[in-house]
Amino acid sequence: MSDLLERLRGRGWRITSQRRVVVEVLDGDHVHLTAEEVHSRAALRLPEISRATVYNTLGELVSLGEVMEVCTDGRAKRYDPNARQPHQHLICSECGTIRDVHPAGDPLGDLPATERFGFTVSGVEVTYRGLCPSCARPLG
Amino acid sequence: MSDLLERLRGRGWRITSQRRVVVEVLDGDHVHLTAEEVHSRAALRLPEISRATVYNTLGELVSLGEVMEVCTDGRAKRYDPNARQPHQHLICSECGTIRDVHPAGDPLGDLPATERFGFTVSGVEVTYRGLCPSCARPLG
DNA sequence: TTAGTTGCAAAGGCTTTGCACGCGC
DNA sequence: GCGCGTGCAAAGCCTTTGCAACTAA
Repeated sequence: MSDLLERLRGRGWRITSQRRVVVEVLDGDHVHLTAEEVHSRAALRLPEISRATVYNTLGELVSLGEVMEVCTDGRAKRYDPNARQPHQHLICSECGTIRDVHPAGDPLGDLPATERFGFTVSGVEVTYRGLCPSCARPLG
Repeated sequence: MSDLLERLRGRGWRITSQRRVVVEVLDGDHVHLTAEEVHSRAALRLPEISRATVYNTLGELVSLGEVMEVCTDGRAKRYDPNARQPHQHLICSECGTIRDVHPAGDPLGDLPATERFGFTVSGVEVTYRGLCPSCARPLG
């Protein structure tokens, strides 16, 4: 993840303690935090960090292609640091847990030219829905 | 679409003018309106219809499986009346246009058991991103 | 009749904005 | 020192809620 900070510096980012902490909070696999969650975790290390800065930083990471926005059913967007590796999501309809899963093939290839209607197709998002093992297990 | 009203009546829905108008506004292919858009179009025919009623009605149509919620990048959810026929979406990153497209195969089959992590997988959403013909065309 | 629906207005959650101060380079 | 980045607080957008009045069946 320090690779990420280096890349960002190379792109002209000014490295501040706030940005460093946000990037650190996002580190890891299967991380899909809301902006609010990023803020509260960042605040553990940097108590005065503001929500506005967290939103700004997340927005910049997204437009630089370093982080992906994930729209689940819920209200708040989630932020996925695993943007540089193609993957898909498996979401539990009951508890909202999100797991990264990896494609068997290239889903882009599944859209035949006759179904492209002249669009230049550049990406695809795939979200599987179901029940996680805990939620599928009968109660009691 | 009157089929839909009949089905709803059969499920115990009380048919009011507000619900009828919302259902009529949603009729058609490639319809992906926001709640606000549904409200303003409904208000053309029924000026006193309230936003709350539109939200209630859309929510009920979604939980009955007659309409699908679509989360695009933007803030507001969109409502797709084409819920009973499996399909996917092709979205223009520039202007936000959404088209329905139809799968070549069954995308559910693309997730091997080894990538299911014990989840009971019941559905999948596929969203292609790209540029529509108008937005891909160079300016001037 | 009467339980389900509606409209209104207020509240709520998430996100963006404006501006003065602070700090990386 | 310059200019970008930050914090604060207010505003904004989208959606939900509480409740009295209304109406389809």
